[in-house]
Amino acid sequence: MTMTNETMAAPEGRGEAGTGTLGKAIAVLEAVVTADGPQRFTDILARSGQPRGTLHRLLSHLVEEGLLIQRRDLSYEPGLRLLTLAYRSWSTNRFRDVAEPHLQRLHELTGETVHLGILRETEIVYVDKVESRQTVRMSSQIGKASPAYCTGIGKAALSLLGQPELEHLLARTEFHPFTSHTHRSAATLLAEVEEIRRDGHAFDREEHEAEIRCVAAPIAIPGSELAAGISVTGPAYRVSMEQLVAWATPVREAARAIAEEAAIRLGPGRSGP
Amino acid sequence: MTMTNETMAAPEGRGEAGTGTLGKAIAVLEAVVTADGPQRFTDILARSGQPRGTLHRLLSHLVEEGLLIQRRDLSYEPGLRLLTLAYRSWSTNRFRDVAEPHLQRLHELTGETVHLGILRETEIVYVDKVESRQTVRMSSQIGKASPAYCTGIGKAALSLLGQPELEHLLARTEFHPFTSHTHRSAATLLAEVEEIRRDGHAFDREEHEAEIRCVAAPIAIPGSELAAGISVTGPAYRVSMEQLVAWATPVREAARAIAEEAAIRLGPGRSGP
DNA sequence: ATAGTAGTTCCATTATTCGGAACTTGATTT
DNA sequence: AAATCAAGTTCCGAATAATGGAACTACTAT
Repeated sequence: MTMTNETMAAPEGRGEAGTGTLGKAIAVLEAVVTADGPQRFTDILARSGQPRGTLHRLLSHLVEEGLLIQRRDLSYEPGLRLLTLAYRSWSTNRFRDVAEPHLQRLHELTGETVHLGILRETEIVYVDKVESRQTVRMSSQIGKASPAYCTGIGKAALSLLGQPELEHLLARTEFHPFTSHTHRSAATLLAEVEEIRRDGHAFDREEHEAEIRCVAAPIAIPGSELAAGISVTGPAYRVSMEQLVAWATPVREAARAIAEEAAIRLGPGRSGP
Repeated sequence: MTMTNETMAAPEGRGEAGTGTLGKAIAVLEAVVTADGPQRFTDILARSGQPRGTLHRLLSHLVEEGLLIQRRDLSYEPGLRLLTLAYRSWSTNRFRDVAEPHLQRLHELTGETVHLGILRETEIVYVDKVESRQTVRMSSQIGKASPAYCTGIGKAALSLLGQPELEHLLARTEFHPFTSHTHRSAATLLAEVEEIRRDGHAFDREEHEAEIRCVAAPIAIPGSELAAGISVTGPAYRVSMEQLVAWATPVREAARAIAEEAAIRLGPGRSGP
């Protein structure tokens, strides 16, 4: 259903163009990075909808920049440059740095996994994590993007937006029914956001993954326009809704503490209010 | 010493141009991402050496693409798009996937930290890691780049290159004296690479960081031109050189096993040999 | 008021990109 | 062995987007 479109060879293979030349290049990069394995020229041609000549040039530029690697069988894979750039940007992120000890503390209190996430478009991106046990994949999850409308941090972050912004964003959201508890439309979600605004915290009642629950609280990142949030997540068999309700207060307090500390350490750009 | 250059406003502020338009954009992106904190327009102007008009357009394109974020005080920070792209490229990396259980096994055998790294230009990039204990920063290190000439994996990977390639690469390497054991020039390193080729393993004798040692073995990634390696690392007070020598065999064997399994699972692009 | 600094916009020029079509290269079929 | 097909690469005139010096605006400090 993602690309069963036919006949019309309109420039719609997938990724929406973007800002001129750079936009095209990044769209092609994303097409390769998003795919499962190495992609041959023809695969990318189909996924990106670019004309042959253009695509060929874009790919060779991306390879020259180290953003892609070309294998011996001519197929393309993500290059290492991306990983290095991301590492640098992650390790110098001051907001994450401010939040870290608070996440740690929440983890010690609850014994469950704690996340820090930031809203980007209709998704929330996980930026840090303190795990309950060394779960199989280390470091996994960081950089992962999940839909905002069905995750605790996502809904908490949405509650920070102004109503017009929020509605515009939900209009662009596709409501995929992950579980039987997942919101089916903007209507019910909008009602819940009202509650979240009032309570100062949000729950994920197995909306994204069955058997997984969380409590989250929003954080407005000082100095940016960004909406973020933190959450405590656990498996349903171990963490009851009552337990989550009890944890809501410490989660809210941690969020407030992070916002406060961030306001001081990275807050007012140069001038005051 | 990084930018005390004067008078001549030559296009040399820092990052070397790159491939046309995309190259410039990525160079600017890197300038921001590499910096410590948020960068104001003027800071980037100095670091990138681009003309004002050009830089301004480049930056706004990068912001539109989500690769940079502009704060309220107008300064620029790395955006979240980079993290998401890197996460996708990391989590679908088949070579890492093949190597992972072998790293785990090496960790169980030695009790020390195990790394997987890939050579990129004159640096090795850490792609996976199994830690001895939950060291402060989680997931840290992944995506980090260290000089090849003074790290175990780096030197192991170098030993896979042909002599002309190796020499060309070392010509571009700057030999920074991190510790008293760090190679000071290509000459001594070339001699050591000979040994590494013969032995099949490399040591880091506190060459990058004082009090840190490791044994490493090289892996040629099948299907790519890439040179990689794995290592076991530990603090000098706990891990003697004798201990490292004893671990050399299992490390070499793990490397061989990874190479073999990789050759089957991601090896011959489409045709045979 | 005045000078200075930081960021933004303008626009004629120029260099890049664009993309259809022709051209290799290598495998598969008749 | 010739013919067909598929995949990737190269070409080049036309179109477009990038270029960058200079003028402009908004603040701040003097």
